[in-house]
Amino acid sequence: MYTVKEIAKLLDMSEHTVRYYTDMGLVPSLKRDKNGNRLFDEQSKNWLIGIKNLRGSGMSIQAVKEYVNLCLQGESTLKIRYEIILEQKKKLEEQLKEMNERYKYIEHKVNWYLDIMNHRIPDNSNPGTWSTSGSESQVESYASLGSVGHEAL
Amino acid sequence: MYTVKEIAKLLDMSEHTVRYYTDMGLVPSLKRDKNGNRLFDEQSKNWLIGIKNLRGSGMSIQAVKEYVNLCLQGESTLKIRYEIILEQKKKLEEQLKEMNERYKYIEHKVNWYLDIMNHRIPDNSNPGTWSTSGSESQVESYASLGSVGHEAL
DNA sequence: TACTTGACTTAGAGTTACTCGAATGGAATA
DNA sequence: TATTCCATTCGAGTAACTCTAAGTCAAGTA
Repeated sequence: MYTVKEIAKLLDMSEHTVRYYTDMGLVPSLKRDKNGNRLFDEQSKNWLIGIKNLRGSGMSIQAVKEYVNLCLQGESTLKIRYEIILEQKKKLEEQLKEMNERYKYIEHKVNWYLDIMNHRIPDNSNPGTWSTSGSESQVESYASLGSVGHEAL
Repeated sequence: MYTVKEIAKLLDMSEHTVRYYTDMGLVPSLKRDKNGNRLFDEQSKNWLIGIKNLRGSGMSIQAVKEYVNLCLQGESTLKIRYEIILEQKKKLEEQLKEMNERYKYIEHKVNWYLDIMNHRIPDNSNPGTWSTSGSESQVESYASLGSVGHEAL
């Protein structure tokens, strides 16, 4: 049995959020002690883990709640729940793809700064080199080196 | 030169968001036509791409704004900007790690549903098998198959 | 020429998911 | 008993959209 504080620390989320989720009815197995304090057993912990993962993959609170309710309705909802999870998997794959794009962008930036600070490539690093969507180094070289002035930006 | 609608489509963001970002002053190079309509040139497009990537890696609007302002101040701010970007890279790496965890969780779920629906493993799939933090299949087998009843959840 | 359509504008309200703070109250310790 | 420590609820605040209303402007059509 965990208190709010303990479960929050264990699952690395804020106590506020834990209370919020329980208040939203996302943890059907939640228990209380005689003073009304929330108590999480293994089941409640597992619900919270699931909620955290579904939220983190982009599901809204409302959607999570609906999923939880489907779970409580038993095996008649298996197929629809499977489809929900499958859909979520697809979204997650999409997000991972975007994340990787972002990572490449940031990596590119880091290298750009390193080059500049080492006095290599002091300005025009051939505009249009960044991926398919145009180079931000074009902007950067302009913005950061101020060769033209702020008005023209 | 792109209109709001065009740039929004091109960068896959809502027109609302594009306007919101420009209103927040995140695109210093923004132009307007004689009627006050926003016009995005390559520079503005590149700013937007940068903003999108920084936001997507967890930077707040305010933080992005501060970064943009640092850019406009020229090369005297190179070092601090480099540190900001480096910090953002670290955050992204953290996010990617979490994403992968989530993906494993969802994959596990998908397989769990497939197993159940194929009438393999109809109920107790050995509680405690999910990663280090306990098995949600424990909850699921309980919740979805309703062998005990909803009250006990 | 008048009318309609459509894309754009601003201002402001609404939404989601937290996030915080104040007021309250039981339980353990000095 | 007083203080401290948790935990509680409730309501307000915040960030980042998201949407709606009301209005402007230019182009196309009857």
